[in-house]
Amino acid sequence: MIAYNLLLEQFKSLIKSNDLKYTKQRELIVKFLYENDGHYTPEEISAQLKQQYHDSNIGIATIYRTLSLLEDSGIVTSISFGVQGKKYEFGLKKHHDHLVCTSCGHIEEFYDETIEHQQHEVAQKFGFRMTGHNMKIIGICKVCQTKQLIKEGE
Amino acid sequence: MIAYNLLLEQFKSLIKSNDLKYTKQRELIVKFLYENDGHYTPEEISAQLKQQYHDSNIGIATIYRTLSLLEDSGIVTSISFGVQGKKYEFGLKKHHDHLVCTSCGHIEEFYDETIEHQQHEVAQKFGFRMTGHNMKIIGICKVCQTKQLIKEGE
DNA sequence: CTGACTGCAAAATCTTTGCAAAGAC
DNA sequence: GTCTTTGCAAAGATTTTGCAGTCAG
Repeated sequence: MIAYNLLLEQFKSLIKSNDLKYTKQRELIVKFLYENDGHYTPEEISAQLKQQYHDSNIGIATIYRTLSLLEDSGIVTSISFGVQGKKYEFGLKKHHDHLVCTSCGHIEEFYDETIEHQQHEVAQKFGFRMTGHNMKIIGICKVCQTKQLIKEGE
Repeated sequence: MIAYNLLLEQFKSLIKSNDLKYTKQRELIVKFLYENDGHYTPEEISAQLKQQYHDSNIGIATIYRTLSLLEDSGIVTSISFGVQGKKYEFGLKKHHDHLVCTSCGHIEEFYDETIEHQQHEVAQKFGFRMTGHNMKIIGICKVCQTKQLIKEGE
């Protein structure tokens, strides 16, 4: 995983090369996603930041604007949940896909070389210039399966 | 592909077994998706139905309620586009995944045995009870690639 | 200084809900 | 007749936008 000071460098040079400004808000959002491994909604990020830095007051619009900026540059990535919005995670780690538990919302990450390879094959077959993909395996996680068994046993 | 009269049977028995009612609106929505191969937003379905049957006046809420009903029963399936909503398609056909063109919005369907198999492997590896998956390959379709080349040549 | 960024609130988008009237069985 | 469904409009939820003030470079 990239070190935080290197990440900051990368972020700053991204900022400079696009005539953007380096602000406290933007840094805090990057930092939060860097330090907190996981998947968060904009609301969650906003709430966490409010809690951690209750002197600074980051508007929700800024969160959205910044996430969008960061996503364009690849620093964060998102998974979509339809009407239930998007969740964001730190993007500068090894590419992976997601297993999503419909019972508890838990998200597990995985990487499968065979699937990755096969996706390229498919894109090629259809003449698509593939720019990305997203894949979610939906199901019930181990923990929730166990819980259900316990409930049934009661 | 299932024949329309068989589909209607299946739909009616679904309706009965859940103490629901068989209505004109519901039939028209099922019929539309059956007859029109493709992927539609609720708005698009609403607009098309208004055009085809301008005597009947199906409210948008009914479209949403019906699609949701139909999705639960597997008669239709959806692909999500984040904030930009969902698109629905007739669901009683061979399972497949999607290639989505970000330039023109065109959706291509594909089925890849290797990927399907590998998804089960992954779920198993993580102890997930897999209930479904969704996968989109994002890219630029053949047609749009050609268009871009032409533009550049101008 | 200048132009980008921010917070706020208002707007926009997509979807759901409440309710009285209409319709299925 | 009873209970579900419908259409309408209003409400919700999430995200975006407009704007005046603030801040980075």
